[in-house]
Amino acid sequence: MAGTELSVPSEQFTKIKAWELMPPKALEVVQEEGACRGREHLGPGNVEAQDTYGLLEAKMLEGERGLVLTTEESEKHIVTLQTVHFSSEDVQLQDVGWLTPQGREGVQGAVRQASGGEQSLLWLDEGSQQCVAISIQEEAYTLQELEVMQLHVLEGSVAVASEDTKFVVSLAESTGWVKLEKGQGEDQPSAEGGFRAQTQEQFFLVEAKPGDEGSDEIVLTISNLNVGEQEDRPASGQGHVEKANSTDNQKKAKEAKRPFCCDSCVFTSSRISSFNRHMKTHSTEKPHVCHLCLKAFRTVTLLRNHINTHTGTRPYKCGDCVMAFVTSGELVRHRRYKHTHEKPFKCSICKYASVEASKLKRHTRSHTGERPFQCSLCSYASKDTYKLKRHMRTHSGEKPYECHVCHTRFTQSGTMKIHVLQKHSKNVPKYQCPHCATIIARKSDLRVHLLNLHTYKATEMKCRYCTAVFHERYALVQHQKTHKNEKRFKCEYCSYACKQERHMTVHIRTHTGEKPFTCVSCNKCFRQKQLLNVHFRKYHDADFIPTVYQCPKCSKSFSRWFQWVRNLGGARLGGSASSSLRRLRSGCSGCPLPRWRPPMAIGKGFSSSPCGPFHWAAQ
DNA sequence: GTTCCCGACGCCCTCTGCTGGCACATA
DNA sequence: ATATGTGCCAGCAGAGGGCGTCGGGAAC
Repeated sequence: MAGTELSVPSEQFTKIKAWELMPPKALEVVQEEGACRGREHLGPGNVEAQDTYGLLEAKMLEGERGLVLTTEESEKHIVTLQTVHFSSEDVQLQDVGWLTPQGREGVQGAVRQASGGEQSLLWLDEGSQQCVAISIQEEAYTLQELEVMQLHVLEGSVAVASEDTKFVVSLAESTGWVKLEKGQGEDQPSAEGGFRAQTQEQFFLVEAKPGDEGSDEIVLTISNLNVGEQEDRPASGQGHVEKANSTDNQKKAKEAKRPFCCDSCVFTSSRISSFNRHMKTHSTEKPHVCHLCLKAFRTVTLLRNHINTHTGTRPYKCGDCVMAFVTSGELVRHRRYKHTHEKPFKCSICKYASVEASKLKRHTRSHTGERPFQCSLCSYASKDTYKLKRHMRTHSGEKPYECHVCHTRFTQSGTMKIHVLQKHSKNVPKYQCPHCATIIARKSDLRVHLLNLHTYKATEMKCRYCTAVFHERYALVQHQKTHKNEKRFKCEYCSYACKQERHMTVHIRTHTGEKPFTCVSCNKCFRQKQLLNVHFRKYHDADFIPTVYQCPKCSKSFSRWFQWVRNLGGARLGGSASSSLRRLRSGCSGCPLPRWRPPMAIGKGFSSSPCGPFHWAAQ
């Protein structure tokens, strides 16, 4: 491609000022190339650029993209093309370096949001009638290397991001001027499909000049060389018929079919009626007022639908149920959901199918893992808006669902429903474990029960009392219960056996003669601490009151409970005190008492349940 | 220009399942 | 007194169903 040098009307210049900021990545590039940052100065007559600079400075609060410019050998400068986010009255830009000599007013209605993937886009507005778009693949270039991927003059309001269109920036060594040369390439639909090009290829001149002396800046100037053609363009703010003068015949034919373009969005239409109707969507005017509630609407159709909500008019009634709808489309959808179960939208990965395309789209995120809705307060991101909204309650503490019985509040309706069902309802469903007698209130807890107790485990679980091993925890627990009343501690010297190890320890002392408990007052030794305590209280404690068991019939007193039992009848019947007790408890016919009652102890004594086992409470 | 039809978006709902704190029983 | 096991329970997120509303293409 051949370069073309043209003279440029200075008043058409859009000036880009070198920026002091240098991104680390760009800096690395510069350092690798052995370059140093040059000190350039603002040139004369840059008042216009100064305004732009100030605006940029205000806007460039984030982003660090830099463009390395070389005006002389070994001298490099940074033009920062930073992401500039405009306020709502401006057109929003993302990942876009933006410059305009007109300032804020020049942007409105002309600059468009664009997506260039990895590219940075520079949009320049010229009086809201044309735009220049430059996309830059890398963060830093020398001017010799700078390859501008796109440069389009936009007629109307939309543009295409094209990777094929290339312009090469070359540096005129003698003057430091940069010239953009027209490259080959054609427009193509954008990745988002939102932009259509109606472009007119033009030449631009980019000049890089040193700034004023003492300044760190250089000025990059981009000039439109085809300014005369702007005269015929329609004013912005109104839809207009596009000129189909593209060199692309295919695109020309396509555009010729859709000559009505909205100036405020990407909408195009082949019919003026559709276009006019669309333009109402941008208007705040709502001329159609409901006579019942004075609410205003943009269109007659919206008003009619609204009035139907007052009157309850739902002309489309379902033939299979009582539901009725305002529109036929709602009825069709309802019938698919409830009656025909027709699901035209089928997932290509699984068997899922849905009535609506949006549901399939939502479902697909469960395969892709896409989570477009990011929480602003934590790292959580959800796959749809409702889950994010529901999640936000975890930050706000909001509990919108209240139990109508106990007024407990809940974050989710389902949680409250379970609460009401299980706390305030009769005939609560229970879940019987299929492997044991356990009944569990919640299905999810039954699952936990099955997982913990009835799941086969590869590692062996040993019984703590014997050598048996199990692979299921429930079987192990059941087995260990069989050891519960077992006298598994057996004396190695005699036939004595007991349930508890501590009992065996005491018993062994009868064989070894060991008496580890010594009275501090008389040095007498005992095998058991309890015996020592009894001895100490009886012989060395002045406050000790001995336990006395008194017969309720004859008031006779005994120092030991089995003497009291024998007195009650055991002696008459013969046998040991324990067998006497068994007879008493069973209400033996020979016993004077119909049923066992706990003895009346004076001082420390018994505590017992009338029907349960005996407990020795005096310790 | 109006109306019908359809797709898209958004909202709300239910069902489901996992998690961890808690209370209680038991060892 | 302490540790451990287990069911109960609320919190929370995943997935999907259902419907109201809006905007645009096309027919009328």
